[in-house]
Amino acid sequence: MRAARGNRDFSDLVKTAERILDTARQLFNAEGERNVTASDIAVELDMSPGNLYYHFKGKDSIHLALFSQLQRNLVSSLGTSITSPDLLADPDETPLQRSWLLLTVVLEQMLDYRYLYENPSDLMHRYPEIDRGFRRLVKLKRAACEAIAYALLESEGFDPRQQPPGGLIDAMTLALTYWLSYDQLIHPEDRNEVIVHRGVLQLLSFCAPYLGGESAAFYQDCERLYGLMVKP
Amino acid sequence: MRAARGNRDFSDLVKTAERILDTARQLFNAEGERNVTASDIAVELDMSPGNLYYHFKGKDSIHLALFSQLQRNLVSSLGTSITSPDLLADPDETPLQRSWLLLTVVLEQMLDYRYLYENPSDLMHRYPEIDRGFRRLVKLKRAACEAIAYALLESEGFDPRQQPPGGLIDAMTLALTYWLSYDQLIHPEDRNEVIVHRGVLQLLSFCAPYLGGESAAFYQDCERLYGLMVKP
DNA sequence: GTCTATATCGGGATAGAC
DNA sequence: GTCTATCCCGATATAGAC
Repeated sequence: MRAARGNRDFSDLVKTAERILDTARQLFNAEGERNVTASDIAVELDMSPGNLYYHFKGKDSIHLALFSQLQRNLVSSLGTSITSPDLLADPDETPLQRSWLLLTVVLEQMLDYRYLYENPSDLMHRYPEIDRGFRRLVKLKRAACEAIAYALLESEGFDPRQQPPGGLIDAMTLALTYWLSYDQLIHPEDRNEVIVHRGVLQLLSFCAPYLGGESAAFYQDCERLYGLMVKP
Repeated sequence: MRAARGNRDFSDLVKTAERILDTARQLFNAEGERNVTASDIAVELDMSPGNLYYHFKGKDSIHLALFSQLQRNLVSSLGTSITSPDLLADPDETPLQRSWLLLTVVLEQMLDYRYLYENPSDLMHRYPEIDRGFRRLVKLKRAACEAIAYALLESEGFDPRQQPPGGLIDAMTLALTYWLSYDQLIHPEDRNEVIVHRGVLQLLSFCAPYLGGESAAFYQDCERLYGLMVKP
C-alpha cells in the first residue's frame, strides 16, 4: 500500500509536468504565445498559479522545455535522412515515396509546435537558447532538403557530382520552415491535414522540373490530388 | 511674421508625427516590436511619454499608421504590375529585367517594415485591421507573382492559356513573403542589400527551369553574381 | 503537491501645469 | 506642443498555510 502510494505520487509528478507542457503548447498554438499568461495555463488546468510555479519556474522554463521537445523530435526525424541515407534505401520504395513520408512526418511534428514558427524572431530574441537551437534546426532542415533533392535527382540520372540547380535547396528549406504560416494566411479555414499535405506537395514540386521517368508518374498522381484539394 | 509662425507650427506638427513614426519603425526593426515600449520611442526622440501620447494614442495608433504606410507603398508598386502589365512593356527592357526591378523595389519596401514580417501572426492577432490588410497584401503579392511568371514564361513561348506549373506561383509568393526572415536566419551578418539581391534571384530562379533562349543569358549572369555573393 | 494571499514590477494611459 | 507627475492594470513571482 505504501509502495503503491509512492509510485502514484511519483507518476503524478511526472504526469503533472507533462500535462502542463501539453496544455501550454496547445494554448500557445491556439491563442498565440504572447497572449497566453502563466495564469491562463493554470486556469486551463484547474490549477492555481502557485502550483504551476512549483513545477516550472514561470513561462521561461516552460518554453525551454517545449523547445527541446521539438528539437528532439526534429533531430530524430531529419537526422536519419542525412546521416544514413542508405538505410532508407528500402528497395520496395522509390526515393519519391520516402521523401513524401519524411516530409509529412516533419511537417506534422512542426504542426504540434506551430506557435514557434508563427513568431520565431520574438522567441529567439527573448531566449538565446531558442535562437541558437532554431538556427541549428534550419541548418538541419537544409541538409535534409539537400539529401532529398540529391536522392530524387540522382534517381533520374542526374550527375551526383554536379551542383544542384541554383536556389533549389533554399527554396525547399524556406518552404519547410514557413509553409504552415503561409498556408494559414491563404486558407485560414482549412484543416491541418490538408495544410500538411499541400506542404509536402509544394516541397516536392520544387524538384519536379528535373524529374522524368517513373517517379514522374507518382508525381502526376500527387498533382492530381493537389488539384482536387485546392479547388473546393 | 504671424503667418510664418503659423506655418512653422503646422509644419512642426507634421514633422513631429513623421519623426515619431520613423523612429518607432526603426526601433521595431532593430529590437523587435514587442520589446519596444511607448517610453522607449519617447526616449529615443528626447521627448516625454506624455508628449508622444499627444500625437498618437499609444502604440496602437502608431501601428495602424505604420501599416497603412507599408500598404500604400506595396499597393503602389505591386498594383501596376497587375492592373496594367502592358504599360510596363517597355520595348527596351526584357520581361526578366522588368521583373528584376519590380521585385527589388518590393523587397526594399518590405525591408523598411521588416518587423511586420518577423512576427506577423502576433500583430495580426492584436490588430484586426492588420490581419485583414496583411492577408490582402499576400493576395496582392500572389497576383503580382502570377503576372510575373506569366510574362516570363510567355516570353519564352509558353502557351498563355495553359496552367502554369503546379506550385510555381505559391513558391514565389511564399518567398516574397518570408524571404527576409529566412535569409536573416541563414546569414545573420549580411547587409541588407545583399539579402534583397539574393531574394530577387531566389524569386526569379523559380521560373528558371522553364526558360530558354535570350532571357536565359541574363539569368546566367544573375546566377554568376549569385555564386560570387554566396561564396565569401 | 497544492492552495490562497500578497508583493513587485513594468508598460499603458491620463491630468493638469507650463 | 511639451513636460512632470501620477494612476491603473495585468503579469510575474514568492511566502506560507494546508
